Amino acid sequence: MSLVSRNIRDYLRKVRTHRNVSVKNSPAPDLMAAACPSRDVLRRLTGRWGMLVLWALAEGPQRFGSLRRQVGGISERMLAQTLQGLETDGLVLRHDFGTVPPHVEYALTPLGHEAAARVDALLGWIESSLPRIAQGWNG
Amino acid sequence: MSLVSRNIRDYLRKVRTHRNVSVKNSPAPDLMAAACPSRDVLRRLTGRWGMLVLWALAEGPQRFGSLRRQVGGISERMLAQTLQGLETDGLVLRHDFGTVPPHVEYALTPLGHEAAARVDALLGWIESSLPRIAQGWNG
DNA sequence: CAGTATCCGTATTGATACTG
DNA sequence: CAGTATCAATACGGATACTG
Repeated sequence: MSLVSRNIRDYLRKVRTHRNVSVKNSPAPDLMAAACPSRDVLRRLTGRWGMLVLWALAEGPQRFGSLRRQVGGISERMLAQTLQGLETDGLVLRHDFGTVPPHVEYALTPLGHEAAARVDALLGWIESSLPRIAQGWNG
Repeated sequence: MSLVSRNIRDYLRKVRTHRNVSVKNSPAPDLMAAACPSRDVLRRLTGRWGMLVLWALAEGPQRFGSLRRQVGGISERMLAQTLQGLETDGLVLRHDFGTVPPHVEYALTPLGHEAAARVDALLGWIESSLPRIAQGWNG
């Protein structure tokens, strides 16, 4: 048993006593409601590829192929689908130069940059915290 | 030895030896690599229910039933499964009081609180930005 | 109360082939 | 280059029944 687990009782008591009473006071966020339209946005954003694509675009506009190479493991099909979803929510702008051969660039909208900032914070945390997270996987 | 464990080992070695080569001035994030174990963490966190459960727990420890009522639309099956996933990554602690009838409480670990802070930022943004996002849905 | 076991339909995804 | 179309495999998730 890990050190954390041994102290679980103490830990739970500490957290409980520090719990503010706002649980009952403040109404449950809309996202907690099963029918909230935010759920759709959440799913398009947090699908298997959404946040990774947004993360990649945070560095600057990119073409389809470049994006596909940067996001490891994504198929053409899923990249196209993911980009369309992000476009639906106004996070990504698609610009077709109309040339032959095709040249299409994807860029974050101002709204997309706002989202990307939050995504950056989360993905960056996961990455930098992986050693600590992985510690629990073996013991 | 599990496949995951082997991946972790490889991953940690790569990190130690600074194997990754950056394309631009900022290095390509490891999460962009298809084989990065962070991808597993990301998927457990950004599954359909992960972030919502984390969000709910951010307010304080809760029992299984309470959690289920707060997160609208989640089934017992998926709540149990989601909580186990979050436990795997050391974000959530499960404490079974061992009583009859059963009394089990779930709480965020310190690591979970760090994650929840990022999740809060993202979900909160989605919620508050929904009006602007929805504007693009019609015109 | 807090789950687990099983069944089964659906959604998501990958592979492959094809197009302008 | 930047996609789309189609099919097949699988992962996901809900409903129901059951347990200590």
